Amino acid sequence: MLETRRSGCPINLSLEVFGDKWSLLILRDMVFGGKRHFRELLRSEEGIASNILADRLKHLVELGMLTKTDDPTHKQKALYSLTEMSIELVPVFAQLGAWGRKWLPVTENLSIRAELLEKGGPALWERFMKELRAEHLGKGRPGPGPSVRAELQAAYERVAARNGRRASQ
Amino acid sequence: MLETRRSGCPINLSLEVFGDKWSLLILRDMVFGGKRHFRELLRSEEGIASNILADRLKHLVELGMLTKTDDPTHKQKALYSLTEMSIELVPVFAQLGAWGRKWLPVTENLSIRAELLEKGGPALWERFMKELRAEHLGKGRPGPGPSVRAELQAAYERVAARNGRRASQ
DNA sequence: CCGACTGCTTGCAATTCGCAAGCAGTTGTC
DNA sequence: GACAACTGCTTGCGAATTGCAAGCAGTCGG
Repeated sequence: MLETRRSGCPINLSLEVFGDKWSLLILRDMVFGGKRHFRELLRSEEGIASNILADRLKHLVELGMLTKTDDPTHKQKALYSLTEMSIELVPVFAQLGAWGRKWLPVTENLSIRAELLEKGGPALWERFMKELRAEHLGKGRPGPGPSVRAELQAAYERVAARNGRRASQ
Repeated sequence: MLETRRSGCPINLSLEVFGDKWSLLILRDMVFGGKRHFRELLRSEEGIASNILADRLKHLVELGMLTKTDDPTHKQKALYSLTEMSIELVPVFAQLGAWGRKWLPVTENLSIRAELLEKGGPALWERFMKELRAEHLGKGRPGPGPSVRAELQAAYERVAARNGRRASQ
């Protein structure tokens, strides 16, 4: 996990940050799943191993993609927060989700969020980012109306119920 | 390189396609560098090893991201072409490049293309994709005026000349 | 006081990576 | 027609990474 800095190309440098099979999934679970604790993240859809999760979290904190603080409600709990750097990945997630939805064998349950994000366009992405800033950085108001994540979650629940919850979370 | 299909989530499935350190760089060199032969791709900015390149090309062909044909001008040359699936990664590249340019220590030489792509917006991306279709799929006309890739390349040349070519290609 | 939960850590085997060298066939040049 | 340069790979091999299972010290709620 040493920083190689193979070249100064933006695509390459981005890949050196999250060009592995797990980092982006962790961020996905934090952004879209609202997960902020180690054990929550451990219960990912894909089943990440605890040593890999610990390693990636450490790495992401070092890179400035996450911050780690004590959870005031529990002396042993660590609270992970997004930073502006990772919040601004929302448009990347949106494009990636749209591409995956079009070309790969996604399940309906797990792609409904990507569909809504795609259809909402940049305006929705901005609303969502604003919410994440309020939640993770304590900056600004989350904006009026129901939260974007709650809407995405509700849509997922509807589809999952209709499909008999063949795929969880 | 076995297909695990850990979950039907579009982000996860996308990562299973190019969630490694090299696949996306190969595609970048084909899309933005116009490279189509093995030995061209071997001379990447980051220095990919020949066995890794061979493995990734094979994998990308199997997944439908590339096609491989004989180059009529040389009996030994293989010609790699983008498919519609990989051409539609252009918006992903654009968002990823924009994010990397903002948050990572990119060099000016290698990020000028990302800057132009970002400023051009979806309209430019569409023009570029149309060109790639004409070039790689033989479908449709490339559209009037100078090619997007030539414009990006020219911008790179200007910056590289001004900077005394401290970083190559 | 006890069982469940907290964020990890440790071993260990299996896979993957990355470097260097090499190889059979093809092409252009003199 | 000899020869060097180039074609897309392949092979070995040591090093790094991954993934699984188990465990651990401290904490919390009942």
